[in-house]
Amino acid sequence: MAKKKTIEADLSTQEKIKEAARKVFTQKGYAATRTRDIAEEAGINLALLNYYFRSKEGLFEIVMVEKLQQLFGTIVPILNDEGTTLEKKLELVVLCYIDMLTAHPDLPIFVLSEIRVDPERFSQRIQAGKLLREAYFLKQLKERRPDLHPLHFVMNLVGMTLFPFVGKPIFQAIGNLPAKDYAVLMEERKALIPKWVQAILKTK
Amino acid sequence: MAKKKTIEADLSTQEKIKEAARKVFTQKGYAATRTRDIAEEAGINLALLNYYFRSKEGLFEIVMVEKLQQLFGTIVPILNDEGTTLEKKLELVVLCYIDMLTAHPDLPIFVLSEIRVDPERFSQRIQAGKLLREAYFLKQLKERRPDLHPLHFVMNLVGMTLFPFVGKPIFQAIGNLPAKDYAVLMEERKALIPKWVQAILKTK
DNA sequence: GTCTATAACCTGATAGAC
DNA sequence: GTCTATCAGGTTATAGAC
Repeated sequence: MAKKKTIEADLSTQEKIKEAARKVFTQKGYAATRTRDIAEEAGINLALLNYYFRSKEGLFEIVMVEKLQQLFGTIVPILNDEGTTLEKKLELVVLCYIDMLTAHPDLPIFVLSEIRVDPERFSQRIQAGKLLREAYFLKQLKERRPDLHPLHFVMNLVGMTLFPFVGKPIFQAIGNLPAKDYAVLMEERKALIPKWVQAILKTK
Repeated sequence: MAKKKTIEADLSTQEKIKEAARKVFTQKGYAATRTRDIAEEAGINLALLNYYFRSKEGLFEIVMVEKLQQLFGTIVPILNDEGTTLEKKLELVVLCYIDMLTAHPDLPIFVLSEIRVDPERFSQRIQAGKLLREAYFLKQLKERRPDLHPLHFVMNLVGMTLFPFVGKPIFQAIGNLPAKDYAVLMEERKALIPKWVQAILKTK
């Protein structure tokens, strides 16, 4: 417990570097990150970073692919499951996201802000679009509420679930809450959001 | 109409630079922005930037203060108004935000990601926290639903309103929508979100 | 006020010893 | 595989002419 700040020592050097890169890139973003920061965080020399990974850009790509998978990969199978009800999907997605975001709070803002800085770079890689566009979930929404675009409900669900993490510093300041209490609110939302989304689905 | 890309020529040089800085900083973030980009966007020489504003950091501070004001300044008076009902406040906030965000879509992600990169830098300046913490709006929420932390409803309201702009590239990919159609959805949400939040307030 | 030229510094990447 | 030392290129900021 002496060093929580630096990377575990019992990993391969390559893995230490990748782990450090995950941490620094997601916290500061690509542009604000210096390869020296990553090397220091990994407890190794700067030259080693370029020995294992060709370049800063290359290392970033690897991390980014992981993060995109982390952010979208988990929910696609849930939303595409033809054997579950709409209600069940809501429960599962919220549960799954809140657990994941509690462990990795700045994952969404990292991904979203990198996309914003350089949209071209990821235009192809958001095939998550394709996967989700035909999701069974959307069919179920369309069936339940043919009068409104299903994207409205996706926005509501994702907004209510992700945004408290994206805006955490702001909300914490408004509520004047210590981190512990904030975590309690997130726990509460696991059960609340599905109910709220269902209430929204029923509004005329 | 010949040049929409560059800054209007009939502004003072100082204002041209500031306008260019607003545009480039908000789109690329502090770290990814080069002062050369701003100078070019402003149609002036790099040295002039340092003549009018001491440094990149200094220019950024000025822009950031403006943006914080733009993001929070508008809603604080609405939420603090003791003469309006909760329902009216919901309507006004949503209307106000969606109009503002339609004009400045990447305002929230800019502010949030800069805060994430360097939280210390803004810890003092988010006194918006103080202003909002005692907002009359929160009292009204607490009165309506004493069983739940008022922050839950703030998160829902803000999440449903802001997140569609923050996640625009993703949602657009999912829905395979051209920008025009996306704007239509945002228009629709002006009337929908207040109803939805009220439905949420009524869930037992 | 505005420009050109350049100083001073920082960052990514490599060469070469061990 | 890992390190130290250093290069090459780019970025901020300034000096000085006009």
